[in-house]
Parts: sequence; C-alpha cells; structure tokens
Amino acid sequence: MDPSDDNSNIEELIYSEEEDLAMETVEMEESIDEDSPGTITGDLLPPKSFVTIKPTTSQNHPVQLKTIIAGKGQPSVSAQMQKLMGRPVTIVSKAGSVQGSTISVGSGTKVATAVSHKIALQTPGKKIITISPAQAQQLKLMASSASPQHLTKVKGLSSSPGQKIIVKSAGASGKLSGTFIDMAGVSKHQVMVNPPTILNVAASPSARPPPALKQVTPGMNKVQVVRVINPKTKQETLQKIVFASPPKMIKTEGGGVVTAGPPPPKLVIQGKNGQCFYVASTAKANVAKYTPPSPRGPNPKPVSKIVLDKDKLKVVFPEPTILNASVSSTSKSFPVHVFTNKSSKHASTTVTNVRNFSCKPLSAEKKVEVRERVNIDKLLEGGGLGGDDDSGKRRPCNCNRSQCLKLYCECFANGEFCKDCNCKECFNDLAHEDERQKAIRLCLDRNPNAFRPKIGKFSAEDAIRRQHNKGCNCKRSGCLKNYCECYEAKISCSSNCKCFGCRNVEGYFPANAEDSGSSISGVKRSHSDADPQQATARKQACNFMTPDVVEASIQCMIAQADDCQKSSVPFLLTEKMILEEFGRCLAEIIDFSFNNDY
DNA sequence: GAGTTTGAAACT
DNA sequence: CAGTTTCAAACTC
Ligand SMILES: [Zn+2]
Ligand SMILES: [Zn+2]
Ligand SMILES: [Zn+2]
Ligand SMILES: [Zn+2]
Ligand SMILES: [Zn+2]
Ligand SMILES: [Zn+2]
Repeated sequence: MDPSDDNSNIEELIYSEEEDLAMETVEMEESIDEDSPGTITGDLLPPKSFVTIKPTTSQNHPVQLKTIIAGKGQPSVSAQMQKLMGRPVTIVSKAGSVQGSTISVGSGTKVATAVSHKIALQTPGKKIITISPAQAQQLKLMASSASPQHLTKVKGLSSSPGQKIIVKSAGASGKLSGTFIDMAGVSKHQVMVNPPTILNVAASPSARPPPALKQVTPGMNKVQVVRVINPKTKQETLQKIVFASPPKMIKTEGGGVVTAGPPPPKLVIQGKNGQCFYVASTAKANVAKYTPPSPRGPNPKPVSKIVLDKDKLKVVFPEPTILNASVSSTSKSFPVHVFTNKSSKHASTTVTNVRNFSCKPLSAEKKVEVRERVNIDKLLEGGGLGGDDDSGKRRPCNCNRSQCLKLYCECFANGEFCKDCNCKECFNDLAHEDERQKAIRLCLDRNPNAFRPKIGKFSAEDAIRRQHNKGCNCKRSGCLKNYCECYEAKISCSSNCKCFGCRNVEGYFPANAEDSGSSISGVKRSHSDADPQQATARKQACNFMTPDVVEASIQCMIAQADDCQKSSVPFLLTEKMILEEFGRCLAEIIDFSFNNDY
C-alpha cells in the first residue's frame, strides 16, 4: 500500500497517531481460510475471505470483517444492490458459508454509520437518513427479498466514492479494490503527523494594536462623536454615537412591559470591528421601566444603545456621568464609565457581555443598562479562531442571501456589524438597525442563547473544561475537519455531541491545564492516567462504530440475505441468519475493542 | 476560481 | 419534534 496515494487517509493517520497508534504498524490483509483455495477468481464458490485489520504490535487477535471481493456480478442480487446503492454493483463472490459471505461494491462505499440503535445511511445525493431498528428490519427483509417494490424503501442506501482500499492478497500479488474497512481509524500507514498546533491565546489587551481613531460617519441617524478609552491600554479613541429611533412605546412579547414616558434616544457606538455596546438608559426608571420578561421571552428593545469596539471599554462624554458596572460572573464584563453632557445625574450601569441581548434581570436601582455585544467570551476562550481574530482580524463574511441578518452570517452571529465584508445586500449595519433588531429578536426567540458563546459555559467548572454547549452533529467528517464546530474550536467532542464516527475524542486536543506538553508528541495517554473527571466529560476514544465499520457490517448482512435468497432458504431462517450475521459483526467489533485497550 | 461537501440554521 | 431546505463556509480539484 502506498502511503502517499490516498490523501483521504490523512485524517486516519492523524487519528491513529493521536490514539497512540502511531508507533504501531497496522496491517490490513486479506486472509484466506485454510480450507479454501487461495484464489479469488471465478464464479465458483469463493473462499472465505476476511479483511483482517490488526495492529502488528498487539496480540494476535485480528478483527475480522467480512470482505469484499471483486468479481462477477450475480444478476438478481446485484440488480438489487444496484438499486440500493444507486450505482452499478458487482457482487462477485458468493460465499459458501454464512461466515464467508461477501459482497463487493465496485468503488467503495460510504454507507452508513450506526450509533446505538440507529443507522445512518448516506444517499448518493447527499442526504443522511437515519433508520430505526424497525426500519432496519425492513431493510434486511428487503435485501433478502426478491420483490422489487420493497426496494423503494431503501432508496437511500447508496454507495459512495472515495473510500478506496487496497487489499493485499495473501497469496496473489494482485490488488483488490474495495471498501476500506477502518476500525476506528486504524491505518496501516506509519506516519507521524503532528497534531494541529493549539493556540491558546488569552485575550491580552497589551497585545492588541492600539485602538484607532474612529471616523465619524453619520448615517441616517443623528450621530455624535464620543471618546472611548480602553481602560487597559489607556488609549482613547473616538466613537460615534447614533441616536436612532425616536422614543416609542416599547412592547415586549415576552410579557415584559415597558410603559414609557419618552425614553431616551437610542445610543449606538460602533467599534472598528463592528462589535458593539448597547447602552439602554433607564434613567427615568420610575416612569419608564420594564418588567423583565420571562427568561425565554424576547427582550425589550433597548431604549438606548451604545455600540463600541471591544477594546474600548470606557465611554466618555463631555460631562461626566459615572456608571458603575456590575460584573457578571461568567461573561466578561467591564466597568464602564459614561460621561454625558446630556445629563449630570449619576447612573448605574449594568455591563454584561450579553451577546444575545438577553434580558438580564435589572436591579431596580440600575438606571442605565449597558449591553455589550462584543464577542469577548469567545476571544477569551481562545475558541475557534479566537485569540487571533482578536485584533481586527475578524473574518469577513460572504453572505449572499441572508442579508447578514441570520445566524448563517458569522458577523451577525457574533453580534457584530459587518465591516469590510464581501456580503451582498447587507443589512447588518447601522443603516438598517431596525431590521437588524428585528432579526436579533427573531433569533433570540428561536434560541435564547443564540448569541452566547458556543464554547464557554456558564459554570466555572465548565469554563475549565471547555466544551461545546450544544455539541456538534457531524455525520461524515469524523469531527476532524473544520466543518465540525468542536474541531474548529479546537476542543474535543463531548457528551453534548451527537456525532457519528467521531474521532475528535479525548486526547485529540490537549487538555487545558496539565496536558500541554504530551499532546504535541502525539502520544496519547490511556484514559487510566487521564484526569477522570475530564474523561467523563470528553468524548471517549472508544468509538469503534466508524462509518466504515458500520458499512462493512451492513454489507455482511446484506450478503447474508443474498446468500439465503439464492439458496432458497426459508424466510424465517433467513431472518435468523441475518441476525446471526449481525451478531458476528458485533462480536468482532467488540473483540477489536478489547484487543485495543483504549 | 469553480464545484462539491458539510453541518448549522432555518423552515415546515 | 422530526424531516427538509437553505445557507455559507470548508474543502477539493
Ligand atoms: Zn454576512
Ligand atoms: Zn459580514
Ligand atoms: Zn454583511
Ligand atoms: Zn463534530
Ligand atoms: Zn462535537
Ligand atoms: Zn464528534
């Protein structure tokens, strides 16, 4: 096998290294039963063949999966398979025994992943279908049945390109192409691949470039210039304040009510990165105050808002009003001092890093609420691009159809305005603040945490053990590509994730505190010496149900059904034999897991 | 740069 | 809530 041939195997390589398999040579070979001839040709009863995958450094307990033999097709079954797989299928070998039954699908398949009791099938198109056990039963029946009308039920089952395999035949020098059966990513290649470098860049104010002066660009609204001082860098910058919508009665659908005297104007300060603070002035609290809606309810529209750069944490108005910030425990909050020439009163300010604009209960005394939409948590966590997109390196979006007012838009999802983006018909700017607010409300309605950091969590404990709040749902990436939000954030998948064939498991990324050094070497600790607490939270590296394994298993079962059909085995017996085949597959998988002490 | 793949978000 | 569609980014060539 040429290690360089298939670049689709790269992830496997990375994975195997991470799983401490780097030092093992894993061999995949076709083993021929002793009592069978060593040839695989012809229409005769083919030998029992297995694909054996065994780490050479471990004991002799190779995992055996049924194999895949290339050869001539058999009309009825291959026709069925063809329908099933959505492509020509050649089934060559008809195994003499149940154990030897094999099928081959021409160019490799991407079939399905089974997790727990569900099986996910990927159609040639692109869709993943999950079938319940009951449906799986149907599938089996169908596979063994000759009646075509059943076939429609499994139209989704298909083969897929890409997974090429070269099976080294024991006797022959020829190569067989077939499905790559990959037990938990074990690969024959012995390649050292360094794990991705993890950058845990804490948000360091000093590392940031000094805030630049902000040019005041009056929009449709009244604009005022404000000096903003970064409390850490002591640097000042100008910000613009936009007095947006005129005072209005404020209604909140969530039951929160704002009966308003004329509320103060809306304040908006936009920072250079599009991050923003909202300042909702509730100075006339006795007149205009709102009842915080139910946690789930939509938030009242901020009466005033200030949008400013995340770096600039002080807002300075000509005549000072000092606002004390209350610091929320988990979100990054800053003392904010607002000096205004409009009012000489002192006011309290609640500063919350509420990217979601959620309505935090306001204490009655607070007179001004500052809402900050800055994506600070993410930066702090070093999640995703965090840490380095910090200083204005925010990635521009390229939205075409969402108007940047849906969460599809990264800018919008981060609570930022679009700036220097490549979007079309962008509404995510000051000029469309009303629409924007509406969109925000809509999002919050759907998901109150929509604008919260996806990675951090709310307890201190979870902050240490970073994990994706919702978890990912990856089906085909093995959580080893940036499609996966966990992987993208450089964190291991957790119990929150519902991914199939996950390889982004514990140990893939260095644990936060202690593990820093070892992971670079690619040597994975066994979970015995890992932090047990962490072990519970992170996804364990014991996921043997990779798509390939599942596929192989399914193939075996289908082959079994096929054999029975061809031998006119009674229906009930067929069913039983298929189940037995399934059992054998499971046993082999379990066997493998035991022999590979993860 | 075009085309494909992917999984989150949105929608029904 | 599940199934489907839409979307923009990630990825591949
Ligand atoms: Zn956008
Ligand atoms: Zn944008
Ligand atoms: Zn935009
Ligand atoms: Zn994932
Ligand atoms: Zn995950
Ligand atoms: Zn995962």
